[in-house]
Amino acid sequence: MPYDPSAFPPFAVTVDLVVLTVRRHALCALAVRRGEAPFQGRWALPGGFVRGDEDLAAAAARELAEETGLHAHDPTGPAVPNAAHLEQLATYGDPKRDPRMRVVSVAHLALAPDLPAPRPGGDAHSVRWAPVEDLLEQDTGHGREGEQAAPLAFDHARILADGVERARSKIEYSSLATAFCPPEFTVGELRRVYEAVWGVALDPRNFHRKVTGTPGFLVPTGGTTTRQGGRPAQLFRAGGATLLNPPMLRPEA
Amino acid sequence: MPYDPSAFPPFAVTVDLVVLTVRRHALCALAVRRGEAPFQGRWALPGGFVRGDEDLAAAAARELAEETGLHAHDPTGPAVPNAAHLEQLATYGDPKRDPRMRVVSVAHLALAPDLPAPRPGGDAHSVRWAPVEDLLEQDTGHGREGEQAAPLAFDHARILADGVERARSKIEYSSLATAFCPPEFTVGELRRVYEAVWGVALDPRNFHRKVTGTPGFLVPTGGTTTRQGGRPAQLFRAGGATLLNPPMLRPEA
DNA sequence: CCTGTTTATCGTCAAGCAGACGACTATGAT
DNA sequence: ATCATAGTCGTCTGCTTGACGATAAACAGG
Repeated sequence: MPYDPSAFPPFAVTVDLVVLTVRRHALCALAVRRGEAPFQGRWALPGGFVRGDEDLAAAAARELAEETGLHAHDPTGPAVPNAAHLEQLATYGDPKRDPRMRVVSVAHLALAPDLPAPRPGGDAHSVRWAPVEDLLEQDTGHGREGEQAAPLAFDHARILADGVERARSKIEYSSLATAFCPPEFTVGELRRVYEAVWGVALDPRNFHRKVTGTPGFLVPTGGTTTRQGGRPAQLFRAGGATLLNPPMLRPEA
Repeated sequence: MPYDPSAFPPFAVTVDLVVLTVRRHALCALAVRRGEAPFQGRWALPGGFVRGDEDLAAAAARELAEETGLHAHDPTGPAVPNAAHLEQLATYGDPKRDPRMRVVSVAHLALAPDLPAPRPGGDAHSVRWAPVEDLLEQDTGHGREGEQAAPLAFDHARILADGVERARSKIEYSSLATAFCPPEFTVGELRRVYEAVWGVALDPRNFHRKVTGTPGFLVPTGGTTTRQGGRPAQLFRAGGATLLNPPMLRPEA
């Protein structure tokens, strides 16, 4: 193929973000309301154009910071308090996905601990955390009354679904579930993360045995807390291990 | 963020292909020799520009067909004899990855059975199957004498490494290893695929128990073959199951 | 024909892990 | 004091795996 970089169709390249967190026992995603056409007034995933001299990961980290104030967790940089996990998800390039022109979007997945408030970014448009269940339950007819039923703009429902599926499978074999937790957390809080992301109930005793028995997954900090009620629970930090072997098993039912 | 699609930096979007197969007990990738600058004369992954009205997956399938004659396996279409598995791998967009201009490449991963000959496509440039070990062993000083030691063009070594890692992990929990096999194959041939991709030796008896005991993985065709020498082996086709649960375990050593 | 070699296939056994679930502990609420 | 809640430790059973012995069915060479 004659490789002539000056003769190519014009593309716009954007990053879109699937930012997930666990709030009140539910897996939630960040959604922004669109101010302009197309899809004006509809909810969409946060995102924006990649700048001319910017790496894809840098663009995603910039958008994440603009929308949430969160910093991407960078293994080479210093540890920051409000660090979120950020990784590339997939790229969406259907010629008709944006009615205005050819836009290729490199979607990224971010996992963040529950934040005090979904702080709007520098722009004044409205931003909210919405349960992914609500954002994805469209045109199925069994939505709860009063719920907003308008589907997400563009192909963002598909992107969100892919991101959620990535998160669901990735916490099986990695320690990424800790990215949903504050710096110090209890075994029970971690279990509730798994339960919210997978949408299942887990046995507290087997879960405790599993996570405390996996070397490098959790390191005790020595402290305890009673913020969940009941008997005080040990506090842990995320250990250095990133891969869980053997993995956490998701109940099949 | 004011979303103005008419004001965006110009990008070129390409697809690059990591096409893997197993030849003579080694995991091999398709490489093409570059005819023009930059990196003239160096080996690179096959790829090309995405056309203006073309989906990313369609562009990848087109490039695959041009380079190898293979058709992408499409679940919705009819079964074709020489069908390869094709999936999106990741997107690479470092501003300096192509010295000429800003190029974002959506890499795809293809898994193909061993082909009779690495048929050059419509273009006359040279194409070959090369062991990934040779393509990736650069500047480490311990390459075998006489081996081509020039690293792959652009960031293709990184893309190839990512593709190989994807393939290595994906055959753990999916039935994708059958994509490396002809339509009918024996348990031993499938085992040699795992051994080549993982670079380990597997116990034939435990492997046989595992794959024949996983429902939906393999279906016997009734025939037998002695093409591997020794006692005749049963022939199988790939079953409908795509996910292996529990997964194949890769020896840790 | 007999024997060794190669590959396939079946079986056995012990260790490890997961699911089910009983029991006990330490807090706050009534 | 009693109850409710959540955390933590154990036990038992069944399944899966890894190690490995044994047998089967082909071919090659004497």
